[in-house]
Amino acid sequence: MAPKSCSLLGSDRKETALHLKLESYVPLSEPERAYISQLVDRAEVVRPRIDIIHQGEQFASAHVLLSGWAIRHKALPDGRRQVVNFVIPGDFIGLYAHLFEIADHTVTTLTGATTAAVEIDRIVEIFKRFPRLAAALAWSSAREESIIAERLLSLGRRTAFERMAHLLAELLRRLQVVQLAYKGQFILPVTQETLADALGLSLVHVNRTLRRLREAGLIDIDGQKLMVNDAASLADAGKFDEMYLHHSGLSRRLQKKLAPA
Amino acid sequence: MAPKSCSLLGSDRKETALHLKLESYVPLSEPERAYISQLVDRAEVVRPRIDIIHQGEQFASAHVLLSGWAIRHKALPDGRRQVVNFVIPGDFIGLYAHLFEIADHTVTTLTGATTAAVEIDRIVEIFKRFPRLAAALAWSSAREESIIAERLLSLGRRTAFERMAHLLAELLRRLQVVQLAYKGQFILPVTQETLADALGLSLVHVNRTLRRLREAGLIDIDGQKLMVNDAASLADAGKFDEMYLHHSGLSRRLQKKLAPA
DNA sequence: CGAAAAGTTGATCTACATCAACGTGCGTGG
DNA sequence: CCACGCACGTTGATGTAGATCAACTTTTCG
Repeated sequence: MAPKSCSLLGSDRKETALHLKLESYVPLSEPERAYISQLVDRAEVVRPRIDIIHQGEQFASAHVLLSGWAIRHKALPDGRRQVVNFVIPGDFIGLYAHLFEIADHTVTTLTGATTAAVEIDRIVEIFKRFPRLAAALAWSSAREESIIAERLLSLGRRTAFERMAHLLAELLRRLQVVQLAYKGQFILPVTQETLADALGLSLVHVNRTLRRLREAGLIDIDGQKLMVNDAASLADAGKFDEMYLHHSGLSRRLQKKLAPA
Repeated sequence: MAPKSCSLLGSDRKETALHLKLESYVPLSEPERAYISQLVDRAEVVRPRIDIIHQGEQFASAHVLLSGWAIRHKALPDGRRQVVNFVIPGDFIGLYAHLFEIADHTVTTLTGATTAAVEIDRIVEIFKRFPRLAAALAWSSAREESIIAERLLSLGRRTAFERMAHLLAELLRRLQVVQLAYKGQFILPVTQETLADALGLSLVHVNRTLRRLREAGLIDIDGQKLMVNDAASLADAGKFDEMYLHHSGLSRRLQKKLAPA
């Protein structure tokens, strides 16, 4: 991988989280990289605790999260809440939901963030002009579903301890791909209440479970900084098998069909 | 089932579950209907308890379920199991997973079933030639995700009673769309153990929860026949709001772009 | 017709929820 | 600059939804 200048938009290789993430699936050609760069060109700044998409309402357009964290969550009429997934840089917001008249979930920023709107015409264009990129987009959606399905397994069949370990192992792995984790260390800008809503637990029990993980020597916490002492042990404790994240690359079936242009 | 011959494109309307399901989203033109009919032409018979896709293995091709029931499930190494979703006629199997080298879940038939293989070239062809059908396919995948996300809310935040009521209300609604429920009555070819694995409960508690639903007069059970006495009350008990099933049709954004050919 | 699968029910246990109280850091407004 | 409020974290005491264990009945099916 010799970084060259990228004609279309001048200057040198842009390594946004989206590039990094998609490249964990397919290697991108220069034109593909350039198209992604351009897609992501106009960033909007979003403050913390802002709803980007709101459950039950129509919404304007899909986004890519360029920096910061958000959560995708659903609420019951009486206020009980479930965090469906964490949205980290490189992830899409409401790409799918574009197909629906109204959103069935809310996406809220946890931190200050930057996003780029992705109009539907861009998506259509990608499917027409960049089949391999289209596959990467579809992969991204499919992976989102895989993550949710795995979370379902957590809530249904893992203990609180396992759930927490699994979630942290997953986040570590996802953050590594977009270079937001170093040596098992990352910033987790998530309150224990939000963790509770993600894991289907009570706030109090989340606190105790985190303590148990600390006491077991699996993690250390310093404010929002989380240190995973031994990724393998943590994965073990959470029965985490990263297979479902599908970082292993495009299936062979498709490789033939999508040989680089 | 009394389907008649389908001259490749001519003759009379075939009403397979897939047609019915996709039409709950977009009305289909004749060429679109015909293409779907042809897609689904060569049916394979599958016996009960057969794995169509197996977790951790490669698999040959995607399928549409034409008749019968299946489950999509994941297992932990120690055997704990989570049913991610029920697969009913008109649903796709492994459409997405095509993008991955290996499957992260298993799909197993519950009953005798018929399926039709869908080669990837067909999908590509649809995206090229039938944009509205392509949108319907994408919708179908997006809806699958919505269903799983809603199930996540169930496991995380609904009580056992609510979960069961919600699941039954959902199944009723989905079966109605493909005309497999009449007046709140449908066949539920699912053991209590499988229900337990779908709802994250124990077998015993599922049994008791079903009893409570019966005692509350919400349902009646006779073998595999399930009768919902009052869909509204059941929905209420399960905090079921069918919005997430997105039967309400294509979003306006897309309607403009995909005006019938 | 016999055996296995599926369903039912009671007794007991426990993982996690709920309730309650207190500590701690920090942003803001007086 | 302090203090007050508030969001967030921590910990103990107690309650409970649902798990587990065990036994039995009914249905299904080879």
